[in-house]
Amino acid sequence: MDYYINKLQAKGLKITSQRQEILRVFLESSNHHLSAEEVHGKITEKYPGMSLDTVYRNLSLLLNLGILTELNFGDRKSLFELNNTEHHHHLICTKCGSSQEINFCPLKFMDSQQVENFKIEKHSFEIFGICANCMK
Amino acid sequence: MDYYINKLQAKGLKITSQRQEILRVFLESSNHHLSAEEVHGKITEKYPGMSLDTVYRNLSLLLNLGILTELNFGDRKSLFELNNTEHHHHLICTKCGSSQEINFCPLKFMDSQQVENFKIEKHSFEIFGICANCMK
DNA sequence: CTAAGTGCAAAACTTTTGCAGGCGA
DNA sequence: TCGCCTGCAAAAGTTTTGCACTTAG
Repeated sequence: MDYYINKLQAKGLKITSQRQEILRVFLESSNHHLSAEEVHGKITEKYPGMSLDTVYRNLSLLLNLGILTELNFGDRKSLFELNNTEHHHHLICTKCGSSQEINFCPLKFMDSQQVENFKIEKHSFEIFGICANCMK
Repeated sequence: MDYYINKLQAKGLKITSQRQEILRVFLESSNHHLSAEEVHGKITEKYPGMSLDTVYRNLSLLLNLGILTELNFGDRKSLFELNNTEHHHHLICTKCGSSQEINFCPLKFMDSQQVENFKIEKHSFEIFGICANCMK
């Protein structure tokens, strides 16, 4: 937590209680990736009164600082996760919505030819299907 | 065109002028992937009067029939393309929005171990960055 | 003729923005 | 104190839905 607070302070940003709550949620959540709505829900459970707008504004801010990463599973809502884990991708169950991390990254297997004259900034790789639980 | 019309008829679906227009747009468009809004725009250019709702309903239908494929570039709007090209992925320019197709597919390089006990249905792999044109 | 399909309007859902007041440093 | 932040409310953008009318087969 202190690490992130320092990062904010280093940029001259204020440590508001709302920002601390958002960081707390990510640090404490067993679920790695959360939507804005979920972050907001987990906070208002304990401390009603925080607005969803503030969650959005701060998720954006933490994203720009590199503290969070944005994911997109194609259901047109963004998911966010703490950028403190090893680079990974996901297996997403289309039945129950759960997801597992996988360490395989396609970029390692691509010829540089394939992406000649293109400066890669980021990439997404997600696999959708039925998880072990739902197959039973 | 006839191929797709047969596919609709085989399911007892009606061949409305709206459906034919949508198929025409995909067959004639130099741009491979189009949003609902773009499809609608291209049609009303020529034949005003078609509603966007109908475009959405029919894109869904063509998707379920396997005639179209859905793409998601993370800007929370869906793109659609005809499912008649070889399987591919994309390089998407974050500056100008253009995209190129690449034939590399990560699934071919994954160990089956990585996805044990998971029934793959589909996957997404998109690379974002700066294209040759925008780098000049 | 009749079920399937369409247009209209309204709503749902996620995300963004303007503004006035509040609070951290 | 001062400027960054927040909450409220409203709006924006994409997609979905209810309903009555139209149309393909």
